[in-house]
Amino acid sequence: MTAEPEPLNLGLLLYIPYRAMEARVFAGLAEAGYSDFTPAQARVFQRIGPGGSRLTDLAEQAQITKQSAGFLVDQLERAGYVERGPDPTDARARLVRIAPRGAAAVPVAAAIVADVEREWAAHLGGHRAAQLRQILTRLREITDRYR
Amino acid sequence: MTAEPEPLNLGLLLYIPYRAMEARVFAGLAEAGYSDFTPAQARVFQRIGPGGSRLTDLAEQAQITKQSAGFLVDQLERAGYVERGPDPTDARARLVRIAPRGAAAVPVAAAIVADVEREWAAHLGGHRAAQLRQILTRLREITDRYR
DNA sequence: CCAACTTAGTCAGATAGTCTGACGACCGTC
DNA sequence: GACGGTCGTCAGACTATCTGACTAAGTTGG
Repeated sequence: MTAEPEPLNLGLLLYIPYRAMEARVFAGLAEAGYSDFTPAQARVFQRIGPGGSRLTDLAEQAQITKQSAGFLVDQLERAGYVERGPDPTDARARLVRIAPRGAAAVPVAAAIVADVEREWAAHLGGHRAAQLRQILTRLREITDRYR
Repeated sequence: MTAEPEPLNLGLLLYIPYRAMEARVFAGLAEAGYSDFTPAQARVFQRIGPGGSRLTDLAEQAQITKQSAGFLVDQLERAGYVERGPDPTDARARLVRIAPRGAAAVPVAAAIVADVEREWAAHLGGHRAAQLRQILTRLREITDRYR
């Protein structure tokens, strides 16, 4: 770090486009009326399974504490993106499910992601864009603890 | 995610290895005695130029406000990683420079980054690792506002 | 069948990192 | 030499996160 002009470290090289993608998605969501949505909330929201998920599972997958997850789910619930219900299989647990307003936001975000990926492919060329995805998928095998 | 099994979005695919790299670097720095060093501080520290940098420049490059940058530089200064001095060319400004303890941490971090990159190259193969760097460097052209 | 352990979630309190807005000091220009 | 812009700080607020202690409910072994 600190000043080499050219051989930038790979961590930073990964971070720069990630940030750009994130910024685009949140800007687009805000424009579409979903402005009360923060990156931290999104990291939890993304992990909610089709039939709902338990708070503890969400916390583990997002690598945050139960307390943090509970706090973020509170906010998402207040904003109408998710709802909580009882878990029929375990009276201690409650299931966090995506609410209608949350479900409506998903395709909006997906469309923005697709747009950005198209832009990147246009700059890199389709071949390199595909290589990038393929290499990152392999890299994930040794860098992702969850799934 | 929300449920697609395979075509994970590129943003997340970039984020996963970035996080892994970051975690490794901070774990290694802590082990080497640099435990009072946070990711947010690092994002500012990385941008300090060889002859020192102005707070305003650091804030802009790191995409945070001057206030946040000032706060983080305060912490870095207290921990002995950086020092502040006057800017001879502008009496309003002060230059943030890397202090000896900060300079000592740089090669430690660089060595960890190099280790992780070697591991990644071993998993991907040297050819793909080189392609990854090359593609990300091109991608940076359209995703990095600063430099 | 109940005591002991485990698991799900909450509450209270603390810390880090960030923001907006207001401000004083200083710069360069006209 | 007064004025508009820049450099950095202060005050106050908010978001996101943590640790530790707690309640309630399920699980298991004697």
